Order: sequence, then C-alpha cells, then structure tokens
Amino acid sequence: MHDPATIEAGIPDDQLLPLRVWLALFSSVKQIEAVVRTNLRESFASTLPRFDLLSQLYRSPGGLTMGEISARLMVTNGNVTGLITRLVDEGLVDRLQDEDDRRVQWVRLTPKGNKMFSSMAPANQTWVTQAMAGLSDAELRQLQTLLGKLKSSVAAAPKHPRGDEDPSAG
Amino acid sequence: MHDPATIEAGIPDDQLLPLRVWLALFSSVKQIEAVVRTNLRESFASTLPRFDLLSQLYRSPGGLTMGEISARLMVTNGNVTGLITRLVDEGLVDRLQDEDDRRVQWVRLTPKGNKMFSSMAPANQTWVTQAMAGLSDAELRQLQTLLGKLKSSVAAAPKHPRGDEDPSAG
DNA sequence: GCATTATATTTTATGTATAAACTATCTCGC
DNA sequence: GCGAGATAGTTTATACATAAAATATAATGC
Repeated sequence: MHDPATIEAGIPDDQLLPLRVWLALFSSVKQIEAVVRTNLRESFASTLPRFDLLSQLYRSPGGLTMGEISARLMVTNGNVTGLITRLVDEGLVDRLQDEDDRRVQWVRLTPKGNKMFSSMAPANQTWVTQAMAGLSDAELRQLQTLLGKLKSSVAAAPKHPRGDEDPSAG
Repeated sequence: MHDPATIEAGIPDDQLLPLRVWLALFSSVKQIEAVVRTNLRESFASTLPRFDLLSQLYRSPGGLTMGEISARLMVTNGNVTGLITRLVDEGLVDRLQDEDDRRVQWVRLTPKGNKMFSSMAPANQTWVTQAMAGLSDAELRQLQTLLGKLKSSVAAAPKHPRGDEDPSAG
C-alpha cells in the first residue's frame, strides 16, 4: 500500500489520495489521447491540436480572434500563431484583420476546413464513445459531476501556493 | 443544451455524454497541469516531464532501462533519450550499460537527483492537494474508482475502430 | 555457425508547447 | 493631441513529443 516514492519523501499515507487521483486523471487522459491521436493520424492525417482548433472554429461561425482561441484551448498565444500558420498553409482556415482594431486577427474555417471537421467529428465521437464503453451512463454522469466540482476546486485554489507546508495542517 | 459543433456534424444529443466527459477530463488535466508546471518552474526551475521521470527513478532504486521508462511515462523512446540526456547534463541521473546485454542502458538517480526529488515531492503533493481541496475524501475515492473503470475500459477498447459508424447502433 | 528475426535504443524530421522579449496598436488621462 | 500604460499578436530560444528510419546487439531456427 505504501508508495516508496512518497514514504521516503516524508508523505504520510493518508495524505496521498489527491495525489493518486491526480496520477489516475493524468494517465487516463494520456491513454485516451493516444487512441485519438493515432486514429486522427491514420484516418485523417491530422493531429489532436489541429482537431481541437477546428472544433472551436466550427462552433464559432463568426470566427475567433487569436487571443480567444488561445484562451479556449488553454495554450499560449505563440502556440496558436504556429498552429494557425500551418492550418492556413493546409487551406483549412483563413485569417482576416479586424476593421476597427488593427492588432486583432480574426480566424475562420474555410469551406474546406468546415468539410474536414464535419468528417472528423463523428469519427472522433465514435473513438471516444468506444473508449468509454465500459462505463454506464450513470457512471459517466457521476464522473461528469465530479469533474465539474474539480474544475471549480482548481479555479478556487491559490495560484502560487507555498509548497513547503504540511497540507494536513490546513 | 445542443452543441453547435456536433448538431451540424450530425451527432444526436443523447450520444454526447462520453464526448462531454472526455472534454471535461481533458480540460481538468490541462488546468491542474498548468498549476503544477508553473509551480515547478518557479520553485525548482524544473518541468513536469522531468519531475515525472525523477519520480519513476526514485521509486526504482535499482534503476530503470530506457524502454521501461518509456513504458511507464507513456512516451516514445526517442522522447526519453532526450529527457535523460538533459537530466544527465544537469547531474540528476546517470546511465550505465547492462553487463550482459549491450543494447540496454540503465538509468539511476544520482545523489543530487535523489535530493532534488525529495524536495520536490512534498511541494508537488501540496499543490495537487490544494487544487483538489474542493472535493471531499468520499468524492475523491469515487473519482478514483471511476477512473479505474475508465482505465480498464480504454484498455479493452479496439485500438483502431472504424470511425465511420453510428456509435448508437452498437 | 549463419541468416533471419526480434529487441533496445538513437537519430532524424517535424510538430506542438512554453516563457520571455518584442512590435504594433489602442486607450486613457490629462 | 500626447505620453503612459494596456492589449493583441508575433518572434525567439528552448523543451517536449511524435513517427519513422537507422543502428546495434541479441535470440532463434535451421
């Protein structure tokens, strides 16, 4: 039961639950990501970041600014610049300047990009559904509820907590 | 309630639960990752992949082979080569050849690496615990159970499912 | 023994990601 | 108007990640 990587690091066993849940979360996501990534590559010669980006644009027919994309994908601005550049090269999206604010870039799906996402989305849904087929609807809803609470919890947590305190003391 | 990115892609609303759970999982992990990454950088001038690698080595005092590290971190061999090279440069790990099989590289923590991980582990545990402070122990255990089921489910799913079928038909 | 095959790791080319510095533009207060 | 700061995005340097090809060694079958 005791985890050698934490015993010697001085972490009592009864404090390990959040850490264990975090590791389980992390590996679940990596596992599913691997499935989706492999399938996206084999079926569409595409990638997960590209798919996520197309997905965001798909649900925003009016387009999105670079900053809004960055916020929604939870990645840096510079990352979005690179992703968009590649997608523009592939003809899946186009960019246009804002009329009023010349700092702002609007990004939209091209018809080709729209068609591309429309064919990817059902496939992606199938892969994810099959990966989660071992969970009942009730379990999925339970998971959804818990993840909702987790999201609030993380948002409420201090951004730069001191890492040298005993978490059991709080 | 209806999600425009799926309605138009022809996905009925009652089939969206797994997809929604997947998105919630994905964003939860990214959220927590961001916290941990920021803190690792600010407190230890380090990164999450380095920390995960040190953690694996810490709990294997006899060392690990490159392949075993790759399997445990769920990343490619080539990725591990690069990570280890950087950690060797920093003096946190060392490599040695297997006596019997000259293809095999054994990797172990140096005393410096051991000390480094020992100081990082409690801090990491604090950050994660604080991020999850909004969930009760009962909820964390519930989450742990569900993630265990999810892991089995993903492992049991076909690796290369056809993505062009209606998942409601299965 | 020797060719074949399998295994362990590295290399190569490319894509994705960050943080920090930088450029350009806008807004606000005066 | 104008200067100070804020905001949007890009660039730079570097790290992390993949897939595929290459290298080196080991194990197997004959």
